[in-house]
Amino acid sequence: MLDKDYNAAEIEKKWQDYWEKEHIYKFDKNSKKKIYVIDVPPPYASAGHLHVGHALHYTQFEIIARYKRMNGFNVYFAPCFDDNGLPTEKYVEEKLGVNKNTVSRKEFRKLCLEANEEVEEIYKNKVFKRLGHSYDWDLLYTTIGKEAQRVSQTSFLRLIKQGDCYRREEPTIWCTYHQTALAQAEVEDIKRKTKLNYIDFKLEDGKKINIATTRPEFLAACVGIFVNPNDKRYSNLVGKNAIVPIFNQKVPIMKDEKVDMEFGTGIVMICTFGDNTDIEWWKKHNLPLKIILDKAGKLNELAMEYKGLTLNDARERIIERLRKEKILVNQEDLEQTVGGCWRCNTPVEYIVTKQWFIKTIPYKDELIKQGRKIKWYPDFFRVRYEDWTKNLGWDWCISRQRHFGVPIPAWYCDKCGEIIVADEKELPTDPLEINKGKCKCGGHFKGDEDVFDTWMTSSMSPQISVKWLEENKEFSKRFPVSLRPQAQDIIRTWTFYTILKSYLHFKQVPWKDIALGTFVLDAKGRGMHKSKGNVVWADILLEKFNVDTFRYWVGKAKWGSDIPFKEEELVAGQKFLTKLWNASKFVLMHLENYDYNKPSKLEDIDKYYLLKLNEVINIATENYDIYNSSEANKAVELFFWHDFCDDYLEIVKDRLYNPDSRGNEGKKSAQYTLYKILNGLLKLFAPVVPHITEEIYQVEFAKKEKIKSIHISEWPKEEAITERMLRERGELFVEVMSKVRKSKADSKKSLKDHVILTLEKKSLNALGNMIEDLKAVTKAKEIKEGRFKTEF
RNA sequence: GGGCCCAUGAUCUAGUGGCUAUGAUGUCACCCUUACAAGGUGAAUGUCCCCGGUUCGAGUCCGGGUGGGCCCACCA
Repeated sequence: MLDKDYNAAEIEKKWQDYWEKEHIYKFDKNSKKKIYVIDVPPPYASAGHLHVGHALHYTQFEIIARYKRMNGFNVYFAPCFDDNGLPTEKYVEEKLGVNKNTVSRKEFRKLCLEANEEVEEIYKNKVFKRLGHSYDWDLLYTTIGKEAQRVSQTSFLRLIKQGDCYRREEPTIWCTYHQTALAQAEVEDIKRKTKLNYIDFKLEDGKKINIATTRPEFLAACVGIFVNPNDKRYSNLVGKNAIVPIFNQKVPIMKDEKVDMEFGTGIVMICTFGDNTDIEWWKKHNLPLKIILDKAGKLNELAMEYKGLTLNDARERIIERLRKEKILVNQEDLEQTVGGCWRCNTPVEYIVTKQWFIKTIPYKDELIKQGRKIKWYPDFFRVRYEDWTKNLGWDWCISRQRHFGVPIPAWYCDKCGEIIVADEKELPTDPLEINKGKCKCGGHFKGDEDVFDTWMTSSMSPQISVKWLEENKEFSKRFPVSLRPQAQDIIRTWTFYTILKSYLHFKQVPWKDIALGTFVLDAKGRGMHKSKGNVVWADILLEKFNVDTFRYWVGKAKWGSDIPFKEEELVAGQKFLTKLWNASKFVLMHLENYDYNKPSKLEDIDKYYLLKLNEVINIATENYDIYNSSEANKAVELFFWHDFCDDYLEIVKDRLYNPDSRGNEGKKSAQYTLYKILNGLLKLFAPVVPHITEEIYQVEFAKKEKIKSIHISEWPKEEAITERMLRERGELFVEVMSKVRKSKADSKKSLKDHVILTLEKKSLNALGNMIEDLKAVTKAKEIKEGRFKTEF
């Protein structure tokens, strides 16, 4: 028997402990079942709270894991943490007040590792276990863990071998705050207001031309001037030289189609490097290099008297001087969008440094083809992937000038620059800890001080997760993996890089399916941001609502689209749990003396509800199979609440409470049907609300099915129901029942009040042996033949 | 500037060419019916954003707008 009331906290704890103790979610290496692997997004564990959006998304695919497990798959569901990279560094720097310039890489890494361990333990217990997630914790990996490092470094070595990875001195996107190179994907837009400055340049013959620029601080780095070849105003200028104000270097005037004649004066100066176009023209027209910026974003000696100033300070001082000398002839306000570091919003600069790159540009077309081999849910997100891939302008810069990350296993001769890399057998390795001795030129090999871009590791998450190198014999059984669930905002990074790596290493797609999760907005439909103060934290929410209530809300969220968060909507989940509890209590009460044998004859109305159960099983299964969990759940719930509780339970009450009036077979038929339907419903609900369904299942069904947990029981299957015109007759039954209820409501009668019911002959014939149940549920004293009518 | 998504009663939502548009929340009326009043039975509330087109038939398809959201590019 179930307790009178549903005690969520106690039940959650009880079953979470049980699942862990009994290893319910363990991946079975020796099983013959088909394997289903989920490529779980490694969460950053460094934040103190869990954003409700994350809690939703992680639960969303956890529901899929449960569905697949019940559906006969051997589910490989490895938890993970992304503890490698800038967020951890930032966390440690802020929390402990150290930074990468004041402590050594080794010490710093140690602090990071310690911080990780602490936070991950909290996360594991307070977030994932609390949410009732069904990971196999023995499969845990972290992106800074040994195996992840080994995979990441192995990938690097193999890509060098096959010619897809190279080191080159290149202008690189640079964050002057973090003092590291960035990938194109790490740059985000910043909108800002700035001034467009109209500056006079002298020509050699003493004439003047006027150039508009937003970045006069780069005058010292000016190496050329461009006009549009179709611009008649300036055709006479091409081939001449101009003299840069203040710094007096002579630069050539050239032509290029890309110059916008409408913008400013139609004359552009190019500097090394103020922006992307500068780099393009510098390469295309073979211009000299004048570097005036150091890694911290300060000007160097080429900027002469402005040496040591930041770009902003230099701009002010230079403008001041230009204005004084009347070289600055005009200033206009300008709305501008510039690239900024995605972590700190500092506008990015371009600096020439030696960096490692992985080739992407030559593979653009192939990567689009690979993307089409994957099933996208919803499909339109593939377009976003393809657009990004098409528009890529750079190879992927994978080195970062940071401390905490996977070290780059390479050494460079301090004399001749010779590069050597590690042997695969040595991995994982930290080149700063290994002495590679002398170069043949006599110089010494020095280990690379940089680390990999965090995506270098994350892009191998499917391979790390299924233990590519550790359990290589199993690899082909597990890879390509089944599903990548992820957020839509990292298609250009995580999705793209993972497809790239999988293609470069295996000439395969990394997953069969990719599904984009739900994004949570605030109640007004705006994104949740700490800075806006509208973030809802999951752990705080879980203090107010129990876990199954929260999960019920998650179960209603549609993959790939946004939902506004409204706390009132969680109340629906509470009501649902109460309803499920009470309905189950009722059913179990009436199963007490049930002998579990199928009765010799089932009542037709019982068959009708079994038929409806079949239908709902099919709808749920079909929808779950295409990651449409919200539709699956809505269908199941509608059947449960409306058909099962409101109608069917009312219909069978008479047979259950008064078996003698209709013969005991009628009661047995009802008991059989109740058992079937409730067991089916519990399983259909189990992925979403695992705790309450487990409790009810254990009280009644587990012992009968001899299964340890509902979560490893079999997903319900359709069972053959044969009866002529069953659906039509059942629908007619429900229709008549509703009409009687309406007439009682209209007459302000109670549902228990008796009625004399008149039905047309056609209906009476069709209902046949359902009449007795109709009579009982409508409390009809008698049912007569004639035009439809109710009398009290 | 380009691309993608969305627009359905007060609110959220189903609906991918066919009978009177789905469900939930909220509102109102009635009902303490032996699982549940955190319940039940009913009711009211919709120019399905606008304009045009295709069609026997459009919430659904096409074109054009308007409004919201997201992604990308970009202006020296």
